[in-house]
Amino acid sequence: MASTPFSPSNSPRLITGQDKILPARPADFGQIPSWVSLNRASSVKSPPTQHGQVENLHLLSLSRQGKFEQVHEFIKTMDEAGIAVSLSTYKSLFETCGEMGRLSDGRLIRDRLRNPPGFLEDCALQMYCDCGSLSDARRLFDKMREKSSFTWGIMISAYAQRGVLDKAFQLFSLLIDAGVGPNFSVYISLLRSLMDSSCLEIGRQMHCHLIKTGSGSNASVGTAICNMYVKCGWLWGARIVFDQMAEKKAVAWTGLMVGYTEANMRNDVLQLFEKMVKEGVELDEFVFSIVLKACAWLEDLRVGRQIHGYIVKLGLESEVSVGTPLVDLYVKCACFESALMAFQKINNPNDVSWSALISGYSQSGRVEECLKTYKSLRVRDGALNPFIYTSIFQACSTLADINSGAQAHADAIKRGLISPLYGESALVTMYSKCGDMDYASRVFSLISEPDTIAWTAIIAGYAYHGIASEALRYFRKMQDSGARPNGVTFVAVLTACSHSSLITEAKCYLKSMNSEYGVAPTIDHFNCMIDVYSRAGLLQEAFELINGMNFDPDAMSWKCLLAGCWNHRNLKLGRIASENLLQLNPDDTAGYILLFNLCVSHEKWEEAARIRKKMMEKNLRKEVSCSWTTVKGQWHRFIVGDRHHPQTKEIYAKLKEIDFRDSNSEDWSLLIEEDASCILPERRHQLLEHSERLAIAFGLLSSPRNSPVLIFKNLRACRDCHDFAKHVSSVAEREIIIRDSSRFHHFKLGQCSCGDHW
DNA sequence: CTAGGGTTAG
Repeated sequence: MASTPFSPSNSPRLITGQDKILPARPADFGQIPSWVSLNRASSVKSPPTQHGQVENLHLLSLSRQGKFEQVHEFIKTMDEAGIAVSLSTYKSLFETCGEMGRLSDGRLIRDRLRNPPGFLEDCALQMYCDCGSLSDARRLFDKMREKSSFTWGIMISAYAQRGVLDKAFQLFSLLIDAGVGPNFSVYISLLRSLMDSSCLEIGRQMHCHLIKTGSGSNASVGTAICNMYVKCGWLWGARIVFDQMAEKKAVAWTGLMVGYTEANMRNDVLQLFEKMVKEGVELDEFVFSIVLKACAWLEDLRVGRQIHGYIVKLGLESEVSVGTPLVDLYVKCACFESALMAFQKINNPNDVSWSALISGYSQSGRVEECLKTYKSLRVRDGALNPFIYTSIFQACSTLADINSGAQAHADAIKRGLISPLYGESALVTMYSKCGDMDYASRVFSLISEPDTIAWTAIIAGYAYHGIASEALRYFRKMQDSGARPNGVTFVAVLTACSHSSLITEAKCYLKSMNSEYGVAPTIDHFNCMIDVYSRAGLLQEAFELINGMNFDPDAMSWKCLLAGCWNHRNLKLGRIASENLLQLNPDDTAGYILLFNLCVSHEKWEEAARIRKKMMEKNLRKEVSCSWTTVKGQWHRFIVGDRHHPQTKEIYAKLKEIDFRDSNSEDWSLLIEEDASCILPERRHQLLEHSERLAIAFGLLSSPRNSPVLIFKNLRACRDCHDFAKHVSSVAEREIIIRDSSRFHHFKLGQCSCGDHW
């Protein structure tokens, strides 16, 4: 960006017609050369400007620029010249001190005043409160002889806003005793300070008092009472107050809808909205934010689109508070094009709007777009917030892009934009999925009070890496901490067991879920258990569990069994699993390919050919197997037999040098893409050029000897390549980490962390 | 000094 003519380091200069002032930049007091008025003030000989307006104005200008030393100095100059600081200037100075939190400057200015009028004393009081010094405020308050209802209101609100309820209500009763009729704003700020269920009793007393004094019938006070009950979790009371309100504006409806949202009653929100429309209440942009939020949660696209139509009619599309939740609605309903269009209609998108868009990109798998948007926002100095960073960490998890991830992490630290728990858990997951459990656990250890989700993230991380001992250690620590595991935690725990073949432990955890932890097992947990048995080769047990459980098996149940059947070469059960899987999900390529492989391995050529033909007829193709790695932030992607890489020669030379002979190759999945006549063992030579091998060879060539080679793969690693990696880790004495579609494998000295149970 | 409400994340 071009430097502006008034960058702070420049000495003051005159504005000439040649200076370009960027139109997009708002007026900035810092750009007004203050010496213009300063020189004038000091050069004026006699008499000064009529009422000292220029001087008073200059004083304000200095204060708005935060130049308080000059403010004090200039006041002195004015004193010497006999020019008075006007009352309205004092008022503005107090306001500015309050906004900027300049407590000591505010004190200095306040101390100049002798017998200020009441309203100005109120301003000083407000200034002390805004600067956060309730002690200064209270001292002044106690000293004040004439206290108006505003005076009381300022002091009481200050206590109430800061949650100092005892002092707030103490003053409130003094106020009543003093016989000063309190104004509504006092009531409202007191009601607003009652934020949770522990305040319900005092809230009821307030309500009672307001009924007695008759103030409860005021629309704003009524709304505040209603919202107080919502915050205290007494929805029923809120509804009664609401129903009895004579005048119900959109605000009141919105407040109650918030209550229904928090009580997970989204359908009631929509019903309330319908009623509102029928009663002809004038709608505003805020009603739509909460209503659209309900639609998004319900993923109700039909109603959502209707409401969108209404919004267009009312011309509210361009409002941030409407456009932003509209973006989220379409994201949640998987209509990304509509989301983007809604975003483009927003007039002045704020950070919330941007975070809705960025999280939309991330949730819909458009991760590259997600990072691009964040980066452009950053260079344009756009408003970033913790939500945006949380989505970015999530996107980097999906991409397994540790470079962008770590950069964003550093950036978020610098800006103080890591959201407690949300951002922190996302970081744990990000580092886990990028293969770095060391960082993941370090981030986790910095979380001051991990909740269920944070604990689950670290447990799942270790589970995913096949480090069951650590996963289970964290699970025990979680219980010591008092956080309660939920269903997702148990998926992580059981996954840890399945990747380390801890059969007895898994059985135990599954059994104790309900009895010890009060978490009802779902089909997901049973699928984990089926996976435990299947990976361990206990295929009969897995099959019996499928038939014996209280759930109807889903596609995942059969897929776990089928994968186990392939790994342990069980054709009989494999056929059953495949058949059931394809019945539930006829387009699942795994259902064909794994059975195909099984048939070939059992030399059932005709059956294999039939499966292949069926797949062709359905136009189903095996996803192209692909592996990648990063070197110095640069991606290197390989497919089978790839010769596009500039270092192809060296890569193939390295493969030859490694000289690994597949003793008993059994992966024929590639054949599925070939002509039927090609189901021939000779095709096995392609194994030598599987994508992960190319990536490993390249990784060995281009990374320092002491660092592990980290490879990512879109599909599960085949057994031959798994053996290959073990071999390399031993002959090259390098640690190799492969993340396939189901987990991490850490290869060291010829062994894999998965213990060959993958 | 004239009040009350909303939208984004693991």
